[in-house]
Amino acid sequence: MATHTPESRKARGSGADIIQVARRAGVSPATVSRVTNGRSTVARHLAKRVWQAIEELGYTPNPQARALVSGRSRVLGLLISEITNPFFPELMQSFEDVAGEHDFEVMIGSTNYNRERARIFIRRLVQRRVEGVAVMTFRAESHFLDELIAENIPLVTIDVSANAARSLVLEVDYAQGIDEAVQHLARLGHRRIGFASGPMPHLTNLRRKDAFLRSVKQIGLAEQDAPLFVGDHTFEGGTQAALHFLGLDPHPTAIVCSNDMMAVGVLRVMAERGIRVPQEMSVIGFDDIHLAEFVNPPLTTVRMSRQDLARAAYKGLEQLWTENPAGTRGPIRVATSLVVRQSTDSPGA
Amino acid sequence: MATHTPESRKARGSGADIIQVARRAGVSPATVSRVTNGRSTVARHLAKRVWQAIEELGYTPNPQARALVSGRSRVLGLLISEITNPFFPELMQSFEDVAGEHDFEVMIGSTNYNRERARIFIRRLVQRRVEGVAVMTFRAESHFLDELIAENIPLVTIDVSANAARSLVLEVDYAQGIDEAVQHLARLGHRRIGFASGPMPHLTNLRRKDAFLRSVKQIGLAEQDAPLFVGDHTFEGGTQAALHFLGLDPHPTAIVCSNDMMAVGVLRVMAERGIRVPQEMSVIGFDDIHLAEFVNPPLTTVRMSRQDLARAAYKGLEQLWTENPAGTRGPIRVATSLVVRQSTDSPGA
DNA sequence: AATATGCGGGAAATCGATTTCTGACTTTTC
DNA sequence: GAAAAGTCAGAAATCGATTTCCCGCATATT
Repeated sequence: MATHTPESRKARGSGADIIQVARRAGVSPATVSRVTNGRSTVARHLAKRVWQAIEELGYTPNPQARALVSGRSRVLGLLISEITNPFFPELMQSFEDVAGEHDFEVMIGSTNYNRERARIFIRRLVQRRVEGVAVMTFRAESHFLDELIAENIPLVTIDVSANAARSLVLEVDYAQGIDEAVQHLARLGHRRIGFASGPMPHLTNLRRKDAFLRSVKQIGLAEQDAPLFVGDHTFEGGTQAALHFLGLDPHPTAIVCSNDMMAVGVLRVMAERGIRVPQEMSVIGFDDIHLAEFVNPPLTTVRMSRQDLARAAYKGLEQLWTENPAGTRGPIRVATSLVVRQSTDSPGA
Repeated sequence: MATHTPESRKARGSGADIIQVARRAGVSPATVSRVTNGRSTVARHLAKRVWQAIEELGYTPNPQARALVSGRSRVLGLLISEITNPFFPELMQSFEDVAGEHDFEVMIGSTNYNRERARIFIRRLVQRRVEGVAVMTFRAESHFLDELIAENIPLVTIDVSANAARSLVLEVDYAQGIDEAVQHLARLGHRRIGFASGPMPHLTNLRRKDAFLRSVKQIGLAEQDAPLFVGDHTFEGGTQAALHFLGLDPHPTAIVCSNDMMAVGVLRVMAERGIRVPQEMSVIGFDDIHLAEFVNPPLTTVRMSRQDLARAAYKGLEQLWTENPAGTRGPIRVATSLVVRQSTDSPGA
């Protein structure tokens, strides 16, 4: 319950307003506005005087006033699952960069898989009048979004549709990267490959798993040579998966994981058991988080570019704004691709 | 250069304004404002009618209008060094949580040690009229901040003073945690302890190093038994430090690092050389990033609580707002403490 | 040459709140 | 019981932009 002193209002620095600029340039405020927004044309010599006055006074338009009259806050929302998964901070930064290029600010909220946190954050988004929200949570809990939908706020999601008029789904091409991963393993000579999946209600995990199954079939593996384990996308989930696969007889010579954190868990178990990676066991992750480079050995993984994802999300919002009715509302695709590091090699190398 | 359709303005959902609320409650807008802000007293039965109208219409005050007239944007800035260091996302979330409790939004920018990025971000902060900025960069480049200082925006920094009227320094008590770390090692029997420092122009690293030197002196180590290496706070810096210390004869039996990323680099070198941690080499980090739990072995490290730091930063801004002239402008301290995991043991255990 | 058209720029309305001013009414005070 | 003081709520000013409306002047049209 902080309260400011009333003086704080006028204590601000240079803060020139549009009227002062207009006076200095010898024009009306309307003309200054026309110049800064470049909508309507203004005579050369007047525009020049206006720019000069702006320069001299260090004027920047008050965004609150601007937002008030235009009805556009120039603020976007970004919803992520958990800040401790390094994938998200990187995505966050990319999204802020794209948004910033277009003069938007971003409100960021991480749900931490906590319903109440999400609710509170979404309430804040609505109150701040955001112009659009990128829901980057890989989770199907669209009832989270009901309040946003009710307010008719444009919504971009991953994999799973928000089922609302002003919304749009980004389609991540998991198959592409996972195909590369499986073929990479096949080329190295692996004939028994485990897949450590994330939790199944997530549509994204279903997609990743299906892509894996299709790939192994394509290289001619029998079903029992491509065992699955369903974990929970965390480090611990990875350790459980590793223990499960090691318990099989014969056990797989390679493990593909549904995300990097699980892969790191797998690496840990191997290290504890004295099983050398990649000589005795190959491991592949998914996401290419920063950490993937720093574990031992550096992780071969499927990269989903955060820049691409962030740009795609922004582009999606743009499409929703222009509301292109007949428009090119084609799906927006995000590519994935394999990054080979040192956690994969031929079995028994 | 996105442009919206003009329709987007009225396309918004329920959006009731204060006049509609006033009408419905049969009072004037001024009274509604008085009720929502609770400044002045309003007769019981009127207030009740107002709240009911607010409820029924789903009214939330337009923050832009509110900001415009009050001169307060209710937005704060948070400047961090690099988003890929997991310490910062966690700090970020904590700061957003504290800010959110007080109805502030947070604009986040990471410099990535890039002057131009920082400049652009700070420009955005000024343009958005933030009411205060937390500079959590551990870096002494205060000329970054000149624009903020010129605008007289309240500033909270870590370790290094911004040298401005409306600013305040958080003092992290490095000595406390590092003392614990060194004494922990001494108790385990280590008599030769290396310190891998971060780059020296950073005041924070100077502080950490000094704390280390004081601690080892206190447990009675000679100078040559507490060798230093100056790296750069990254994974690679850690690998360099490790190689340096291993090259000494005799080499230290324990390495204390100025941050966790360096410690992870040290662990990597040990793993590659087949030197077992903690049996043959003890390693201690600093920060307690999320990752510290997941490396092999889990890292003993000095924890600086992000919650504490975030709360301290917010509290600092609060102090600057109230501008307590004679006030309790005492330093705001942030504690550190040792978290013992599995990367430390007796030498030769 | 007379009228129609276009265009640039100023005056004023507007966005949605907060806050100051003011007047009606109630409560205290001597 | 009359004057002074205190409450409470409405009317109106205000914040700082954008945008609509309109007028005057220059150019195009017949």
